[in-house]
Amino acid sequence: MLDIKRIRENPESFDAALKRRGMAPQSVVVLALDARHRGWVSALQRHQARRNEASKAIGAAKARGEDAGPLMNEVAALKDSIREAEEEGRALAKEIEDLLAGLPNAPAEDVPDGPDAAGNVELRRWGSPPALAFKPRQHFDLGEALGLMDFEIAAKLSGARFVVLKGALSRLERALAAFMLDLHTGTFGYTEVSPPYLVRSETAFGTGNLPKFAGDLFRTTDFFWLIPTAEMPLTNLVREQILDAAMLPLRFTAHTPCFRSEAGAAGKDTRGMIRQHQFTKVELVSVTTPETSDAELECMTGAAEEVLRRLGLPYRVVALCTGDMGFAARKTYDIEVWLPGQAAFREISSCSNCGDFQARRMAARYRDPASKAARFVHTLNGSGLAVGRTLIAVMENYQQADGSIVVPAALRPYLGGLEVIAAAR
RNA sequence: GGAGAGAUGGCCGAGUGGUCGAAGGCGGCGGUUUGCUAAACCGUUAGGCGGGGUAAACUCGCCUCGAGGGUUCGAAUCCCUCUCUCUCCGCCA
Repeated sequence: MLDIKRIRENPESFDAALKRRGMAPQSVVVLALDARHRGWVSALQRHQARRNEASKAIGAAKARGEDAGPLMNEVAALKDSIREAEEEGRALAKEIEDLLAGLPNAPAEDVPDGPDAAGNVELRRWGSPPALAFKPRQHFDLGEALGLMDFEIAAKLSGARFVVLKGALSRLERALAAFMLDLHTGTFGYTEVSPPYLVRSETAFGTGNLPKFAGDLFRTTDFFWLIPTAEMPLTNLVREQILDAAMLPLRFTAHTPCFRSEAGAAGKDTRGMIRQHQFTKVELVSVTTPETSDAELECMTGAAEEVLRRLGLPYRVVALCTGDMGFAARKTYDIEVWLPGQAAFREISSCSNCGDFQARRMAARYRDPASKAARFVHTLNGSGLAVGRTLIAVMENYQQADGSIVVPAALRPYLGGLEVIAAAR
């Protein structure tokens, strides 16, 4: 949610930010509504001040046993004006709120401009694709050949975009998650959290998924939302609070299932595990002061990268351009892992600084020791990493000519020392 | 599923029609005392919106005691609806 005060003070930069997102200017509309709203509010306050004053006088007069009749009539007459100003003011406030709730965060200044993913800027690469003396296969071919990845039975159970893993692949998935959690909690100062997977609308609003992106989410019959990412519960851990500045930064990590309806992704990545209705992810969330959030984003991205380094998976880091960034983000780095089977880099993590955009929606603040004022915190989130996609990356990068998969050294302790995943017999 | 209780400031917790944005405590902040720390004592301390003022200090008005509506000249306090939380019983991983 953007700050109406800042829009009022600087409508040009508000419109400029929208333009960078490829959207039409809105300041004229917003400010017109705002002016009408403030007109009603000030009228309301005038009437209320008079009512309060007169009511006190009535109390005083009655206490002295005097006649308060004329004053009482005057206050009674004010009621209609008060009611009208309240109704008009509230209607306009809601209109403004609804409008602002649907507008995306303003991009940070150093975010490259661009219409879509083509405008993203590669920042760095790590590692090099494995030298394979054979034509690399895609993960679904490998998995099915191993007899450990079954899309057909998954379709019978649940339909398209689901998978059943078995045996060593299932264990590999669990190992990856445990490895990631251990790294983030042990090395990077994150606190492991086991959050709810069903949340209320207010929670989904807080992170910016509602009201605009309800179509991407699954919902239960009694109106819980299934989390599309642990960002949702983890970020909302600080909602409606005034935090002690000394507690910051707060760093949370969680391994959770994620549920996405992928409503707008018909026809994309229809084969395999790349795009599923359900997958698991180890999420990173930081809550910081405004002064430290930029540095925190670098730190968080570094933590996600470290997972890939330790697994020996080649990747690149990309700065998303204005046209490719998510709704709540002011700056985002995507980490893309190399998939030999596709001969392409594919997104495996997305790390974003949301500034105070989510904090405003959640009413999450901290007490600034210098000014003693309650200020909105900054929130960041990143995948550290998407477990399903990491599993794919391990399979494709560590595949051998016979279709078996070498287990990266870092994971072997989590797999009881297993070195190679071979066909189940 | 059945029965009951409750929602007040950063936290705990008083407050059943007027001077209550709200006692008291905790916590925080400032100070006194102290060789230092602790303790004690004194003072201070809600958020939001809008106006004045130099973006500061300061100051004025309005709103907010879960949300919405009602009664009343006047509501934290009375009435209605909703939401949420908790306790007990039942069932259950």
